[in-house]
Amino acid sequence: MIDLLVLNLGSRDTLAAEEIALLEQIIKHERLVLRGHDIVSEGSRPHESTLLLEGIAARYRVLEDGKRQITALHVAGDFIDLHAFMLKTLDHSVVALSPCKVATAAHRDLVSVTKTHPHLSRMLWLSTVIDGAIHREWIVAMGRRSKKSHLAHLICELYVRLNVVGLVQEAGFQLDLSQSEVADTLGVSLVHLNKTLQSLRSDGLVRWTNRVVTILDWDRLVHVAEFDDTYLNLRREPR
Amino acid sequence: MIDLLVLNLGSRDTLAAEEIALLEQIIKHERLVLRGHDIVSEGSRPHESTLLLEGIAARYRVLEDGKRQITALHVAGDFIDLHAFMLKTLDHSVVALSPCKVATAAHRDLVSVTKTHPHLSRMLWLSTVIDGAIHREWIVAMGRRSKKSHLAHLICELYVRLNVVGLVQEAGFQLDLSQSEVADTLGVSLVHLNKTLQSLRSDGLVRWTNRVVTILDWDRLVHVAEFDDTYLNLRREPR
DNA sequence: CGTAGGTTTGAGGTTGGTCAACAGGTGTGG
DNA sequence: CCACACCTGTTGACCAACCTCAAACCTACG
Repeated sequence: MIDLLVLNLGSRDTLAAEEIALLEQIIKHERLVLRGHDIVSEGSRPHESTLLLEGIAARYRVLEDGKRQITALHVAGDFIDLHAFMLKTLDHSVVALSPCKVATAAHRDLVSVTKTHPHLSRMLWLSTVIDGAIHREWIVAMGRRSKKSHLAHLICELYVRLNVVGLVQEAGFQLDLSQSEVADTLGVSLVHLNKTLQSLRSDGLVRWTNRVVTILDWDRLVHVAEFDDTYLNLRREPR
Repeated sequence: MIDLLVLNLGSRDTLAAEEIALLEQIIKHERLVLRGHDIVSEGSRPHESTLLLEGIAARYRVLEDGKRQITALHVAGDFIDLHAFMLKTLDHSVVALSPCKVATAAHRDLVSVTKTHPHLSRMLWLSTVIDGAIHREWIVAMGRRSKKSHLAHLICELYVRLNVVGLVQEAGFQLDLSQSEVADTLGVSLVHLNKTLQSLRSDGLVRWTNRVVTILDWDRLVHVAEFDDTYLNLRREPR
């Protein structure tokens, strides 16, 4: 069940068999969430953290005027609200963008992990800290990149993150986001997102149809995006 | 020396005397960094994490075309690169925006904290996770707020954060940022930032001269910013 | 066959960027 | 003491990026 989480953490440091067994043990209550439904809700005070087993989900906030901003995308193998283990109150909702299979780890159990398994705790800590690194990269993209470069950057990031958990075939991957959802991710209007995407397409960089993204020219895409995957911390080293 | 860190963490949960003593013990090598100098540098692999004792600092990235984006502001009492304890390689530089007094905690010592003091580790974990919450709030602001609202939001946030560590007098605080640095924080041009600031001033919301910010009408400022301090997690509760 | 969700396109307006100039304050060297 | 450079803040003119509104089109599905 937790194979993708193991791939995820395991690509940053080696996990001991015992640590994997422990994770296996505390992650329970598998359930399905339909597309469009919230997996967790802003303002709630959950007593467990949710792991995404399958599908893609978005953390978002809706402002008073109805505008929505997506602050994070989570793919299979990501803990989507592990930080709530420390924060107690959720500051954003997370919605399923595709049908999602999820499971949870009780905060009580996570506390005992911190007491008995320091290395595993650090790995969990690491995963929240990588989320932070991704946030910073998004801030840079939102503030100082052109929309075209920003979109290219997002595609590069998703390609790499999905590749870690084995969800890339050849140069393509399934991406269950409507253009409107991508627009809410980049913080632009739907109309402008569409035109930006057309521009990437007409440059021959990507194909993006029927929710399948194919990268046609990785090198040029990386160049347009000024993409550097350092922030994803994909080196296996002692943490 | 670590009084402000104690105020910072202590406003989220009660710290035991022993935990404070331990922090006191592992945080060493106080030094001064001049305004404009990097405290830590992108790409480096430090063996210690840096605590900001006095002053204000900015995490930033410079893109190929020379544009700079500030991804985080750190005030006295903040650990500025505690996440590097897990990430190993720094993904951004941090520059002193005022003369800064800093000290460091060796990663070796932090590892042993995770082995012997689970609650204190969770508090440190918490502090990295609050950084993440702030990042998310900034993403929302960059993506979906007007620049005026974004600037108002930044002022509200800094007011609250500085208040935690006792650096607010009446409704005012010292803020050693040039307008150009604020512009790099919001991701706008200097010219536009200046006009946005004028607009807040002429609305009678803030006074901002000589690097001193005074809030003239907190309620209206909060309203313009749609500010809600939940994400700063200022409730003292068991974590 | 009608409806709903998603994509695409165009027109026109607003926000925010760039360039350029000037003002005020500060520190330095002559 | 003055002249000068330099840094920061301020303002105006002009232009590009991006938004909103609106409509058309496409596909899937009951």
